[in-house]
Amino acid sequence: MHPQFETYLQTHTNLTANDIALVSSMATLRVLKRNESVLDAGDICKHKTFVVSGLLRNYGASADGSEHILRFSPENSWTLDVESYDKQEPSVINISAIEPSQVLMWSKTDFQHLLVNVPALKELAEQLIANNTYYSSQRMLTTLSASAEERYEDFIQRFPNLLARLPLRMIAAYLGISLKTLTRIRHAQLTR
Amino acid sequence: MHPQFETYLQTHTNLTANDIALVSSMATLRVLKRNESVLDAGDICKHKTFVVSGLLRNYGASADGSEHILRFSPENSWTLDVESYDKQEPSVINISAIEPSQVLMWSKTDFQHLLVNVPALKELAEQLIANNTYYSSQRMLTTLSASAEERYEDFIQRFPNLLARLPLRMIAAYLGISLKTLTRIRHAQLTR
DNA sequence: CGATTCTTTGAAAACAGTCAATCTGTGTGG
DNA sequence: CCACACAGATTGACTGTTTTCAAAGAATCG
Repeated sequence: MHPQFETYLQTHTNLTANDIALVSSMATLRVLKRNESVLDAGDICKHKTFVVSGLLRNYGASADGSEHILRFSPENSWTLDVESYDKQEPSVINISAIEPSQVLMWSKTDFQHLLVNVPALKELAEQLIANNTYYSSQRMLTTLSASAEERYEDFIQRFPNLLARLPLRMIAAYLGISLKTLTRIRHAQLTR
Repeated sequence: MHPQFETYLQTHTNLTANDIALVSSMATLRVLKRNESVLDAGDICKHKTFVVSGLLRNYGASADGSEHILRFSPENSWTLDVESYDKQEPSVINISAIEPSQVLMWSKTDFQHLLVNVPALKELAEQLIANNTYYSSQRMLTTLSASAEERYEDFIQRFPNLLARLPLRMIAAYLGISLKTLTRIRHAQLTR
């Protein structure tokens, strides 16, 4: 049905072939153009989303139009706004495609049924939550303790594969620095 | 056995009196002096900890001796280093008492048994994880998008009760600014 | 190819950090 | 009960970093 996603489940979980088919069968494929959004601030996050191909970002937009990026979601990762999804309240963030992308989406009720009926899926969900918790904490500590340049270094260590796919202004929006500062850091590194 | 903790469970969960007694009976009380630590960087986090009274902080220490605070844990809250606890790997952070405190501790194996035997406790644990996730995301967005002064305002809105109990240098270490900058902000506010 | 987005750069201004000295309040031991 | 020590907070002068604004050049999308 959705071969890339089924391969992902095969390699990342213990789901049986039957379960994989079941989970996969409940998904809806959506094709996204560059800059197309799957969630706008103010709307309620109604789906779990798996990125089959492409690249998405979660970001908050300030009144002055500036963006602040919470996470990037490349192929083979999941995305949503957890708080809005859990509580079914309006989101404060946006999710949209950086590259043309394909995503699979499950409604909350469908996914809840799957979690109940497929225990190994629940395990995967818990693992993803845990990884997110670990990374949030690490990122917060890095943000508090490291200089702009150190954070940039950390970023390219951690996401080497994203580097070439992202406009620099988005890296800056993720690191919490201005584009100017990022340019300066990169220039400084060339001279070493 | 531990009346404050039992009251906490009564008001925050659906646990039966029996379950409350069971959970409470597995806890060890520890009395902490000011600055005494319950976890040092490099050690493995072996316990879940509930703060009965007092105030603790989770922080990372840099090579130059500066501190960066990830969270404060006042009475009636839980604390640990999740990643170290889950994986039983050395922690990169420290947890120690800001005020003289009393904490209850459960070993990981004991607590895992409780989670299996007391479903309502598992629900509580999941709720705490979810709340932590929501807050981490909000804090990250605030850190990326707000000025030092706005973050300070946000802090006093969110933790009005902690304000008087914390040295300013710790508020600065939480906000990611220098003590000097915090002093400036507070001075600026007086003149309004 | 044309239009849009992205990146770099410079100059000036705003902001935050360091260092060192001073001041304040708290509390402990003699 | 006092005095001293100590941790915390403030201040000034200075330095360093980051942002803002504007302009121009480069790259990329459709």
